[in-house]
Amino acid sequence: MDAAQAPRIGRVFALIDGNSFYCSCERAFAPALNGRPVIVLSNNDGCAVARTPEAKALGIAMGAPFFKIRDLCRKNQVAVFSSNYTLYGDMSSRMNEIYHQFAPEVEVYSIDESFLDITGLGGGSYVAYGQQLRQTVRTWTGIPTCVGIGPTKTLAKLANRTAKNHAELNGVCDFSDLATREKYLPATSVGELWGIGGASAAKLKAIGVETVGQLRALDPKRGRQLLTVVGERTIHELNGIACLALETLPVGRKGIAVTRSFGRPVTSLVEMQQAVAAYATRAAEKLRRHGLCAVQGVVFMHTNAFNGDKWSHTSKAVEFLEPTDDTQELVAAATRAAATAWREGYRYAKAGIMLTELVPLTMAQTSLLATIDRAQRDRLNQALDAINLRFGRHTLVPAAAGLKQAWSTKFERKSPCFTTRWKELPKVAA
DNA sequence: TCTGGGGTCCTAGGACCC
DNA sequence: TCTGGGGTCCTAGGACCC
Repeated sequence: MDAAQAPRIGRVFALIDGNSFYCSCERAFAPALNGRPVIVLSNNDGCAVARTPEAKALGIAMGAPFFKIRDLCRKNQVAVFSSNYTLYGDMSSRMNEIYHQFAPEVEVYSIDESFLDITGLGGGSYVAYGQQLRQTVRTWTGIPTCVGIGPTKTLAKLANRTAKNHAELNGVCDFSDLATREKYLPATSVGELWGIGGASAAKLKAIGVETVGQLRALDPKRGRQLLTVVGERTIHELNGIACLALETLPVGRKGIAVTRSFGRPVTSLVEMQQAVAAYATRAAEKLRRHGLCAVQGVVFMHTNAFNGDKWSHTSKAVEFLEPTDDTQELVAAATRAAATAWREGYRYAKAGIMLTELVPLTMAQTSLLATIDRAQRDRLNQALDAINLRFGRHTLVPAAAGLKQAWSTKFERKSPCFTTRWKELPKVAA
């Protein structure tokens, strides 16, 4: 481990996250939904990916396919939304702005979770500080949160989970406090731990380790044998030895993927090429936003794995003579690859492009054989990005992506972009 | 006939996360 | 009829090199 990355000792971390985050974003602009069950669906309105406690109480599982719970939702007046990532992303950045007022260092871990270094803050009571943070977020954004506190990130994460599961904690749990830790931690089941999924929990159970208290007492070397270095680190972190540092700098992306299910089966190559062109367009935007170029990737397509359709999964690699972030070049390569991977006579349900080898723009080597005028392409792409930023993502699109896009992913229950589009600002009557 | 040892790189697959 | 998308990290094993 690098000295620069080595965790500093004696830190206190807080993990704050939004409760049923996507649902809470929807409720923030529809207060009538408070107290009512709400769920948010995945892309293509496929399955439930966020549920309020009222929805969980109805038995709606994480990942439940919507068509299987549609009747249940109707009977119980569940408010059902398509994903509105523009809204959730904007709410997320508002929350992180608040976190920066409460802590000098913030790691944005996911769209709804951030780690804060709160060492020495709060004037002696971390619980009070956590409550103050929650109240501020609630007042300024409308999003309810929970806060977990601990001397390692694993303990902070577990404290956060504990705060969610025990109403008497009122949303804040501090595992830097030994009494609190010993009250809640030992009996917690290992499956609740960050980094312990179903497979690892089964391996632990096989050697008689089912609770966090038991895992904590396991020899770290044994943990490594069983669960690789991840298991070893978890044991150390449970014992208060920090192995994971706060990661406040953006890390270099290793890959960029744009993959989507279709709103209805695609059975013609023309439509498949349109879809892949649209995904390549989006991938090029992502590359430019991160200052990266692609060297190679893969285009894939497959049929529905669930419904008994004839199965086909094909892919075709794409390679570039020199690293590129150019929309036209990516679209051309992707549509060519799609034609190669295409098999006639199948009902395709999904396709995508994955760029697997990336280099920073500044390190991109140019080829002597290249025939493209880079400077001209760069100006064109900059203009494209500027126009789409100002007037909305799909204002200017490559013709290859098609204009009708009858295959496009379903979002039939999407709420407005309340905070990011002038036309969709919420209206208030007084 | 006897046939070493140590290193790197790459890839596929598993597991996990939100 | 209808079942998401986008990531990361780790390990084992093979290819290859000297």
